[in-house]
Amino acid sequence: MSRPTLVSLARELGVSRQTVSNVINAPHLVRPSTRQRVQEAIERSGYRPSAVAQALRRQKSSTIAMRMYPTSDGINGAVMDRFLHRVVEQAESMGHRVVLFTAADDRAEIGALRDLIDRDSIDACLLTSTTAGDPRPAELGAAGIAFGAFGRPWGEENTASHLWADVDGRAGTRAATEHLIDRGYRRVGFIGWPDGPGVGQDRLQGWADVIRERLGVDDPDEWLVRSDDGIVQGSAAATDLLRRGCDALVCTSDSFATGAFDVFRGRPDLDGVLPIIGFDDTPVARAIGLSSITQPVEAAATLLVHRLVARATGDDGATPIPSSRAVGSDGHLLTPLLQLRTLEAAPAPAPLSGRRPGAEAGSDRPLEPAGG
Amino acid sequence: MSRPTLVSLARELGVSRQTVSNVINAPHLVRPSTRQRVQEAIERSGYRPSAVAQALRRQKSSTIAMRMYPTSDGINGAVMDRFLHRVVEQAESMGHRVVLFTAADDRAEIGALRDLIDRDSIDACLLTSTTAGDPRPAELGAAGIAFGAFGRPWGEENTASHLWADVDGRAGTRAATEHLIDRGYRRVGFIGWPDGPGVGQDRLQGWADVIRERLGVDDPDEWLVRSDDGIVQGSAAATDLLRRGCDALVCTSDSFATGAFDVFRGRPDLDGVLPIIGFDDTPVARAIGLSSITQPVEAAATLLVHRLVARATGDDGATPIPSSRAVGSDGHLLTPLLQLRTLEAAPAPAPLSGRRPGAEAGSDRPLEPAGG
DNA sequence: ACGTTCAATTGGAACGATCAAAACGCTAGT
DNA sequence: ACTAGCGTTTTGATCGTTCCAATTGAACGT
Repeated sequence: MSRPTLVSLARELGVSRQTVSNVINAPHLVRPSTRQRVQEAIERSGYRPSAVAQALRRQKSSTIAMRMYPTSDGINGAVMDRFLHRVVEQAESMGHRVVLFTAADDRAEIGALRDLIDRDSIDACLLTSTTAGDPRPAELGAAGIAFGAFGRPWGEENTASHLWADVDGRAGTRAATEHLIDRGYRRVGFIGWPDGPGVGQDRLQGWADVIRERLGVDDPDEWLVRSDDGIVQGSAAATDLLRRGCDALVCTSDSFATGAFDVFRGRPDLDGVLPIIGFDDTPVARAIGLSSITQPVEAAATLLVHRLVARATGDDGATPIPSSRAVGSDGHLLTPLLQLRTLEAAPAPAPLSGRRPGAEAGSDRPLEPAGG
Repeated sequence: MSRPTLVSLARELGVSRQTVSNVINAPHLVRPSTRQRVQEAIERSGYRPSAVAQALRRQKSSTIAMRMYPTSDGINGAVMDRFLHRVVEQAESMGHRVVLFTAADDRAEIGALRDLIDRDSIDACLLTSTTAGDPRPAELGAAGIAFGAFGRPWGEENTASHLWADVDGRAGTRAATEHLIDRGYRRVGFIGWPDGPGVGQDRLQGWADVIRERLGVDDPDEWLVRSDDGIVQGSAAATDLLRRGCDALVCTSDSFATGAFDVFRGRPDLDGVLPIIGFDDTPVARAIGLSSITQPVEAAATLLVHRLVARATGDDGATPIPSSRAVGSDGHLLTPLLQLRTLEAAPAPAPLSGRRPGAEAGSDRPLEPAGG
């Protein structure tokens, strides 16, 4: 009544264990009649090869490891959640498992990974939240540990040789800003994180580019407020930017956008128009009907896991990649999507001269075109 | 250059592999001098026993499996995130790994678990999001799969024999409601989910209990609004309840509370007082300074994992459980915590006759006592 | 008829650990 | 001196699979 094994099956069928093994791993080596007989026995008995024994013999366990960060902020958390979920799905679809581990810092992470490699024979691991000067890629590379990174090698996009995928935040804010300008807004402000390299800078740049190119603004600082992340901070920043004459906002985060959203809603003089676009398409944004820039994290997960596993197994099938731009030797920049909610429902933009271009749009339901 | 093994180490030291093994697993069997010599070699070489080989030999892999749900809503997601994180931590601290898997439904989950047991020799698994009439406990029990559930066996709390832990939502809303009443509020409303057994009913009950006992309200429906979850819905419900004369609110979810928070904030006539208490202490709640009821999910994770692993390894050490109430044969109801934010800063409640008892409190900073 | 070739199948060894039992050297009891 | 007992160490078998080399048997050409 215990679990069938290769040997028990083989004995029962009067063949050798290797024949049973071959039916599974190299069917072409087995005579069709035998193959079928074995095949049936396998199905009837519900035999499944022991992944553990396979791992011992093959010296790899079809497992991918990933570090789990404490859910410091729920917003980043939601994104990582989506990522992780897709990683597990993709890995499963390729016959791999995902194990989690925690680590206090990057050094500890590398140590933990060494351990997982040595003890559990994991095949590869995924890095997330890469930073400028991140020590992990180099160390893992030196240690011969296969890995993929969700997050670009900041500052070394073109020279780094490891597998990575990241979201093109700059393209995201660029699209958002252009969208607003296309609708007639002429004073698009930006709420960003404190100065520093990385994600924040990347996202700000997209906005700054467009502001400069399309609106001819020389000094973007005029419509820029930087602050630590947070809803309350977003409200304050929005108030400030309104005072400076901004008529629309792009935000580095949904937290900011949520705070800004509040401010706009509280001001009847704006006719309920909410030209705000956040970042990350958080559940909160979805809930309150805020437009936001969605990171294609699922695409990133699919890409990374597929490549990692394919590389590990030698399966050289084509990676099912969505639209992405190649960078460096094995980098991929994925284009985010503009998730329009309140905004999309608004009618066509007013003429360029319009003072408050979106004034005709009130709710999140399509209205009859505002007759002139 | 390659990884040291028991044999390679033994050969190098001129002892048998079993001696090395004993130094690790049963040091008392080894002569001190030998033990030390081996010990040093182990440390010097950085030897770590292969978990894979151990798993094969011992027929268990020191691994716990857990299903990952799609992040349908980010709120529940945040809670599950916290839970998962602690599960991983606790498992690690006991030398166990956590593997994730996905499943379309409960049947698929059981199948996936069977597979993990057979192929990966996992020791146990964790169930979450249990429902009334959940088929999983019975099936897993019948299949002889060790498991613990985060979530009570609804309707069978006293008869179910499996290990479970859940949060006493009723106690949470009770505490919240009492807190508000203690501060002088006399018309405490409730925003709940649509009628139905389970979490929603449990949380509502705590409020209803107190309303009846302390305020002598016969028909709680008077101050109760039910709705699908959501921020917008929360606003609508709050508006409704304000109209009905409520002066404080307890909510089934932080989404509701967030929506209600908006309404209160928008009404200057309330003097900026925000007697609202949400549920789950979501990042959003933290961000906007909303009081909320915190589920001790970390405690639940610790308890479940500890018990599971201890049971599996025979380690009968005491489980480090925080305050919990025993239910049935192996159930645990954990008491949630009232996370006071805006409210806690308010001064002592006004006398019972006070119309708007919290009127003296404006911001989240302590104020000088409002002189009568 | 006989070596060659090839398809099909088989048995031995290995992966790296643990369990169980045997063997070893020593001391102590009779 | 012989053995029983004990502490220490070793050997053999096993977990379930895959790799590798060897074996079998039939078909083939010469």
